[in-house]
Amino acid sequence: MLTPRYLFAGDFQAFHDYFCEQPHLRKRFAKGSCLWRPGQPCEAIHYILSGMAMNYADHESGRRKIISFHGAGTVFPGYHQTDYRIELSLVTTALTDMEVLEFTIPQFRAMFESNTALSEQVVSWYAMYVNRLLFETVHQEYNSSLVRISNLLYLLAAGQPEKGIEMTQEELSDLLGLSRVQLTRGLSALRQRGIVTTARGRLRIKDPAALAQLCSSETI
Amino acid sequence: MLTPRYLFAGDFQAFHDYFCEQPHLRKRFAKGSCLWRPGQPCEAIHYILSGMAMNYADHESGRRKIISFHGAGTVFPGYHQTDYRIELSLVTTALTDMEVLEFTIPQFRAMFESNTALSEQVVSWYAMYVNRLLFETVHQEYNSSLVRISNLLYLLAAGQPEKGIEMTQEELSDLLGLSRVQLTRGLSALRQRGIVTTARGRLRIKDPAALAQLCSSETI
DNA sequence: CGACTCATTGACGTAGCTCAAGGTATGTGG
DNA sequence: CCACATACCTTGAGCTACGTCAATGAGTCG
Repeated sequence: MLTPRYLFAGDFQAFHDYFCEQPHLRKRFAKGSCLWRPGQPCEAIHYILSGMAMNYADHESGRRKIISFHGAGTVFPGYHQTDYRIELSLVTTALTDMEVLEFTIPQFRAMFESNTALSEQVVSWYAMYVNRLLFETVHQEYNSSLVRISNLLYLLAAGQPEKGIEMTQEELSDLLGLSRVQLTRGLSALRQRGIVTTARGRLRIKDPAALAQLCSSETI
Repeated sequence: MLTPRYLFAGDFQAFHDYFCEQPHLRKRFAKGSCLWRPGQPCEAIHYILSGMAMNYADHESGRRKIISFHGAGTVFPGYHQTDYRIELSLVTTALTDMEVLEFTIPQFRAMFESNTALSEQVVSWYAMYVNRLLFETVHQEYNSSLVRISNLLYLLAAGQPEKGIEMTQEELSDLLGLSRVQLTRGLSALRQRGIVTTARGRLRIKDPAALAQLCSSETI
């Protein structure tokens, strides 16, 4: 039974060699640059060879919503043909230097139509993405901030709590749609219970079992 | 430029005859029945011949979130292979009597893999669904309740304001994730400005231009 | 060492929730 | 056709979770 994910990586790894053989443009993006121009419809699809990108939207109120992270071995954005209004608000920036294979939509269509395994994987990717969005829309929105925070930390730790979570509190709050202050308050509560320790840009989960207790059942 | 939609209908109409020729089970669902058992992973995919279904989730707090409506000529749920935890919370019920063609996942896979136009349409459907979810996650969540209500009414009217919107206020509030009381307050404000009139189970938009003024730019 | 960015905590305001009470259409059985 | 029940809708009062603003501390880097 699959749980939502915020980081997409490796799900197109099986097509690595295939992608390399097909017509494409090899590209690099420097840390901090945008994978496509904000305010423009997205014209290209990237297979990520290395590095990490972040996908988010800035609301006119000044608040930022982070949707997902995309690492090596995945495709972003998802293949599709039509332009949606909301895409103009979305931004994808490189968190690190990146190497990618860039495909035009017609190039990707040719692959999609001739490679059945690829078309199946595109659909699986969409199902995964929908799942992450549904989790937030039908579930997280109705949880208290502490439960939301616990759910997120549990999912980010993803069964490896000893590794710690290397994100700033601002990123965590933007993933959750909470204010930074409210996130700090929640983390303080978790710290007092001995569940996590916090440091600059890093968070360690000391008591995964107690964290799981605070999560809602949809998360575990 | 496409805006989000809450009602899916007709997007697989072009495959009507094709679906009829392929192996399937013809089924009827009585008004009020569930298209699949709540709490069970979904095992079948339906092409809707007639009637209307509603897809929603009930949160443990007692609040209900309506995700979408699905009418004649569309496929629901989207074709996919893997089970996600969140699906167990989702319910799809028939709002009216329904006639459908039911496909098993292997049956649908066979069609998906042999019919390129169909696989393209499946991806388009997913892009549309993602768009509706993104609109809410990255945009509506940060709007005030009045803007959210205005956006929803604008999108539901979908360019035909004279037709009116035939939904109860409870359904509208469940689509928005607002309380029924808060929705009523928002509608009162719109009524006072002469933008809408309300009646039992129906809402008419008297001044579409003024409504559009209240909407956020992502909506129009 | 100075200038960042990141993290923490307190004070205060408010949007939207719950609870509660009442009003108004629609449907049903006598 | 009326009496009654059952939605559905409206409005007020009070509460609270979370947002904003502000001040301060604590790592990190050139």
